[in-house]
Amino acid sequence: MTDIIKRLPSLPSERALKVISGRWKAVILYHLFDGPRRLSQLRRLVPAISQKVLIQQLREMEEHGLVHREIFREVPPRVEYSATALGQSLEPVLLALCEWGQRHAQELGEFDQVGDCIIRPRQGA
Amino acid sequence: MTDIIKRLPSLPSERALKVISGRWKAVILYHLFDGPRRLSQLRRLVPAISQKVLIQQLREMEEHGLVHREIFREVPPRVEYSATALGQSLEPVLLALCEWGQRHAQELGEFDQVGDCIIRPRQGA
DNA sequence: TTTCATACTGACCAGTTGGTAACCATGACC
DNA sequence: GGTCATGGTTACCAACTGGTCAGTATGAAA
Repeated sequence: MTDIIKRLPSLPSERALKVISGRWKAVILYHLFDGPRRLSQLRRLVPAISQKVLIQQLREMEEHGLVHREIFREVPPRVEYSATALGQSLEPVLLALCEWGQRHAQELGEFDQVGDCIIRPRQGA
Repeated sequence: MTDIIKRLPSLPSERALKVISGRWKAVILYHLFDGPRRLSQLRRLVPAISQKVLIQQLREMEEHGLVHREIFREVPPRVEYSATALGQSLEPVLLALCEWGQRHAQELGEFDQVGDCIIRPRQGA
């Protein structure tokens, strides 16, 4: 069970969907786009997600080359997660998805039920 | 159980992902982008998918406003599935996903394992 | 020695998804 | 009455996903 990487779909669009899909991946990525984050920070930023699942999602993204994991041997231990260049390159794709999601909500008369696309937390406010 | 529509995620990007994700939705949509298709045609175009799942995916997309289903009361019966305007509006999004999927494959040294993005079947050839 | 923070891991479980295989209804045609 | 094509449905099942909850390891600090 060392290689958890299951062959990704050969159709590029399906491959992309497989890599991006995951209950919390978009949210986590949005936070990582803003800079490296520790596990404990992410837990605070996304309180709804359990620790196990958070790590699960991060590890999958690491496997798929979207996220870099760096361990600092301090005490208490520090682990930083950051978006790789490949991960960063997902930002416009996620934006496209977000905009389409808004259009979709609009055309189904549920526009009030969705948020906006700029959910990247600003450092200051 | 009349309304099968389960509330979609309120985060637009997740909403989009939920609507697009589905083992065969991208493939089916690509075929529908080219024009209306009968169920039997789609079965022939995507032989790997079983009839039950094909209908399942089509119905979900119908619910989500991506696909229109029209019944012609002939004998034998004819049913045509076509992409709605909302469905058509997914084309650039799927293209973005496809291009990113290729980049992803490339950076992971698996470029030979993915196809290209122009999988829309041409009428002629 | 107990406690604390950090970052995990493992057992277990329920819901969703995709899949197979079989069956149903209609009406033409022989 | 069979047979065919079309466009379904149904029962059943296995795998995957996300979820809870409890446990582990390290080393400093009290």
